[in-house]
Amino acid sequence: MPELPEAETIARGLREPLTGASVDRVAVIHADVLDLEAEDFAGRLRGSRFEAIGRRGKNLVLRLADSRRLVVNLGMSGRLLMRGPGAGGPPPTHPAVYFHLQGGLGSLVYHDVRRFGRLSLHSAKEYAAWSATLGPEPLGPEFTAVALERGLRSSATPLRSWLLDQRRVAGVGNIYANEAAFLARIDPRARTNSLDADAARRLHRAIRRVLSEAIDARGTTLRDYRTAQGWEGEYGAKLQVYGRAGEPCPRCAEPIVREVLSNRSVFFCPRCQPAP
DNA sequence: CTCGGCGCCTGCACGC
DNA sequence: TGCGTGCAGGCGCCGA
Ligand SMILES: [Zn+2]
Repeated sequence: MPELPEAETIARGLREPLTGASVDRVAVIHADVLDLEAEDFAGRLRGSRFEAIGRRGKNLVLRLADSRRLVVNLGMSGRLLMRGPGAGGPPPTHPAVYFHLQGGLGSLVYHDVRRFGRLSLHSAKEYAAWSATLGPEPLGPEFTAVALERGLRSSATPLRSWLLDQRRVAGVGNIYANEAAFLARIDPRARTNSLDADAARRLHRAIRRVLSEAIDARGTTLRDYRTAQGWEGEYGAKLQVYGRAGEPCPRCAEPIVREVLSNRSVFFCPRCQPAP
């Protein structure tokens, strides 16, 4: 799923209905998405108030009033859905955890068909230590073209693999890694230490641009992703290469190529993104 | 330490 | 219609 733009969209959608709400009761349907035993997890959250909603990379971060954090990694198919008090419509098909809220505010549902997602409860200290293992926020001030160039030079891995490494930059996944490489006109298979300063500058701009525009479109729904209100994202229509094997390149009309790199699809235009 | 391969789990699209 | 295959946003573990 869910990469940075999807996590950001979900955080924005949860802020209004969830901030200040307290947990009345937690119902665990699938304990395999938790880092604790179901009863322990439920007990630790009972009565807790959600004080702030944010994200780190592609992870949702729900800060509790006692400064603990509930960190949600959505895996491939995770959703965080707000269900209003008189929630109409059909019940969710694959709920994994319900957080029923006090005061008739409805519930927050963690929904996950494949259950690759994980919910972790961190103390303030544990959260800081975990956050420190992640790279800079690509839309934040620490992520500069110079820092990116330095990072690229320090590794011999293919660019697409480098971008998926959350310790390098936090929040880029396979869709936006492929899109950013296309916008920057770099072969996603190129070893990062072969890229020059100009390529690093183009990549820096491309990453920021594609993530910002995807946030504006409320993310990309391939199949499972939904906003906190259950809506689909609109960025899929704007994808240039991801999922478009065989279609003409939007720049030069050459057919887009799909290859497999580290067991995952990579999409590129062989003319606009020539092999190094 | 770095890197790539693989399993985790379910549903869907496609070809025969 | 039914069945087999391939594919999907991520990530942690393992061995080279
Ligand atoms: Zn092209």
